[in-house]
Amino acid sequence: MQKYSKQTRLLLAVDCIVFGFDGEALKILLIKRGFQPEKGNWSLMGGFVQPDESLDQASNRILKELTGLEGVYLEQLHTFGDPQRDPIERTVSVAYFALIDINKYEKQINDDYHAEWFTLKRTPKVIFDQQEMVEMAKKRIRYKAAMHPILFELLPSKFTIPQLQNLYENVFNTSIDKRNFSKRVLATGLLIKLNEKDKAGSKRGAYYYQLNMHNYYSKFQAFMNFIPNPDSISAS
Amino acid sequence: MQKYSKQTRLLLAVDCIVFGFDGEALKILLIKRGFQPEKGNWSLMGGFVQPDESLDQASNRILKELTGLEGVYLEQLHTFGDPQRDPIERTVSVAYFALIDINKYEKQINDDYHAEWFTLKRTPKVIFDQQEMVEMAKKRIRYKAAMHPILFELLPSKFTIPQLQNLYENVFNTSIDKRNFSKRVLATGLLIKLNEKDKAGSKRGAYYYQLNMHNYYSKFQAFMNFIPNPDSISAS
DNA sequence: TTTTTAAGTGTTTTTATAACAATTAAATTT
DNA sequence: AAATTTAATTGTTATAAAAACACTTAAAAA
Repeated sequence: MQKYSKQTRLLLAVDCIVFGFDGEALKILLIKRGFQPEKGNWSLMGGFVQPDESLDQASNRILKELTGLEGVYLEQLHTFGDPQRDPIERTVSVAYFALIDINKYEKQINDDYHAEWFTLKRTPKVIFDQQEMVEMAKKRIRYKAAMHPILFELLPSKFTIPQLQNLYENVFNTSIDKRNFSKRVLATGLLIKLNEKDKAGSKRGAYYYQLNMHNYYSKFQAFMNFIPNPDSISAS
Repeated sequence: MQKYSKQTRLLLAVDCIVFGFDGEALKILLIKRGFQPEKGNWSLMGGFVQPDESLDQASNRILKELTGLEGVYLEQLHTFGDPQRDPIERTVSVAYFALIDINKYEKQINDDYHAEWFTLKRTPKVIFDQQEMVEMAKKRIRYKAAMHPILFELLPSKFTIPQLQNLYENVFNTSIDKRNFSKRVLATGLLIKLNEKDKAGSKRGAYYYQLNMHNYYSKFQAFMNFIPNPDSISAS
């Protein structure tokens, strides 16, 4: 037996929702689609899965081709398979989401590709069923961040506690008491204090911290769950 | 433009991990595969996605065709796309997991199809990468059940609190104080006490409860998280 | 009538979370 | 040089949730 005869084959694509945080708001990265249909319209990073690559390989390749990003946090989100989702031909799409340090990659992205960051509240229309993918990714990132330390992926390797708090407040659309926040985040043992200050945010300056990578991996599974009144934490 | 020319098409399948609970242990349902390759070996419920159906439709259809089950809890788990996962031809598989009331469907399954229940600790070898799917499904069910009331799907519509506790203790491989358990589970407002007892488990008998479906949906997103020392709660 | 078995229930202790305000470092202004 | 401004840093108290703990009760069986 060589093939499963009588079965219909179809196209398989990968779409990536790329999240970044600029200190002000959570953003996603969109590109202008380069081919028909919907050529020139805003789209997630996407492309077809090639015969010799796995889904993870495909998503990493596409992310690199379209943004120059490599080695970033990338996680499979959900697979979208409505028969009518692509008007040209049936295409099932495996959606991934990525979390990146927006500062590290911004220049590279803008120079080499026609990509742009949009705040989640002011996202333009995206093609096909991609709005649904974005909504699901937003839910997933909140859901996961409530228990796992994934949001550090959005910050530079050196960051301050006020920056971290600001990120959490943004993602969960809430405000957190800073005394309680720093107590809890320091209690995880995940942060190493550096003898260096970030002077950009204030006159006094705030100490930089970096992740204790050993504790990071060992504590990844159960980090903390300390969001008082989340806008919504819901399952994907 | 009619088609995406130059792209390779591939086969898309769906595999379902079906969980059941018999009061003793958590079990999964396997069938003897009916076609080559691996014909006659134990397999998850699987089949190819047809041209006119969505992934959810495909998984529901396959579950019904192979087990007679309909209208059960079914959730997309993860998509597996290693190029070599099927030796005959590249086939990407979207895995789903289902939670069913084992008593309700047992007879039907055994009579009509060659399906069999296996405890998670004594599962036979399954084909391809299905062991990986099962492992991921086990993790996911624990992860989700720690915060959402999905385990009720594994019980009959009338159940006792000792039965419920037994289920939680099984899924999380831990033991829970029965006073604390009943306090917390009753405090959710999800249970309605019936004027009827289950006499099977003890001389005294235990009161039956049923789900308050109104509260069930409204409380689904944040149920409780009360597993003292879970064997492991980890993200998929 | 006694025994056996599991169901059902309350209180105390401990821990975690939430609420709350004063002090400090460092630049800027006067 | 002193005063002002701004955000960072830090600790205690109050409240709520979780954990620990043991006796009573219903009903069948002996």
